[in-house]
Amino acid sequence: MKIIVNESLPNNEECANSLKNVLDALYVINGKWKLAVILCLVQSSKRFNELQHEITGISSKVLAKELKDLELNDFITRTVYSTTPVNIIYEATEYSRTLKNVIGELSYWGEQHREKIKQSMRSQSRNL
Amino acid sequence: MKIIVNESLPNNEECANSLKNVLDALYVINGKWKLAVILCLVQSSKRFNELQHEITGISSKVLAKELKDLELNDFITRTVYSTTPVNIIYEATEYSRTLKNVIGELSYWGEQHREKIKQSMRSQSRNL
DNA sequence: GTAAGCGCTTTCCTTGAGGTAAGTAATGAC
DNA sequence: GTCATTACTTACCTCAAGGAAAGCGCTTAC
Repeated sequence: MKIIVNESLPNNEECANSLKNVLDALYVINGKWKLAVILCLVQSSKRFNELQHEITGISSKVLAKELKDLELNDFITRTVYSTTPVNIIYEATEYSRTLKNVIGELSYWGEQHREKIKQSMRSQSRNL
Repeated sequence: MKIIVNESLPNNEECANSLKNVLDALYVINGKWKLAVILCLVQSSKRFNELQHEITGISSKVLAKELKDLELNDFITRTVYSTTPVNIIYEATEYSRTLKNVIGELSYWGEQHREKIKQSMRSQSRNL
């Protein structure tokens, strides 16, 4: 008979591995703009200036850097159409859609958390 | 008859809200050490020095700051036992366990992503 | 008395993310 | 010729996260 102790408490090694995975994931999607760019391109493919207009506040330098980075990580593709003038289209890849669950969970938790913060601010102001 | 267009493509507003939630969530759990501290305390309650020994590389200054921050955000509690010498125990709260799904998804995706990166590095070296 | 342990704080420094603004090569419009 | 547009690049700056190392108040051990 196997006795399961601490079912919900992973051991040290599992935990360290999990942490490593989580930090890897965070490293990739981190930064002020990465997810904004991805979400924007998941909605529809766009050109550089279209992105810059839709993502308010991003500078061309930062956008260019983010796009390079996202292309390297296979989240988006950059296609040059040799029309005149040349047309450059950025598209979200299928791979970027694997983030769906991650984004879903983060969004859900973030919403709950904001509600909680609001609640605790309300109860604090009652105590003033 | 309702025609569902772009079932998997949220509209702009939904998308912006979702992004806001995600960024809120990321803001809270971000940084090099926060999740390490939480995971460490979820395994078992610990004292300051125990934490510093288990989380290799963290400095006392940073650990103190993270602990304060996590306490403010209700992820951990700090309890002072007035024994001699005084005993200070940090514990993970129930609320910190609401991160379970988030951490789970991030860990799962991070692992998949690392596998993918390894694969693509292997196929690159074959092409050299 | 001095050393060591605990739970931090303080000071100083480095690094990197990101912001601002200007520039640039290619093209087309007027 | 000059101006605008597109898709960037370059140079410079700021600011916050985090690292290194020392100190501090307290207590027990030798």
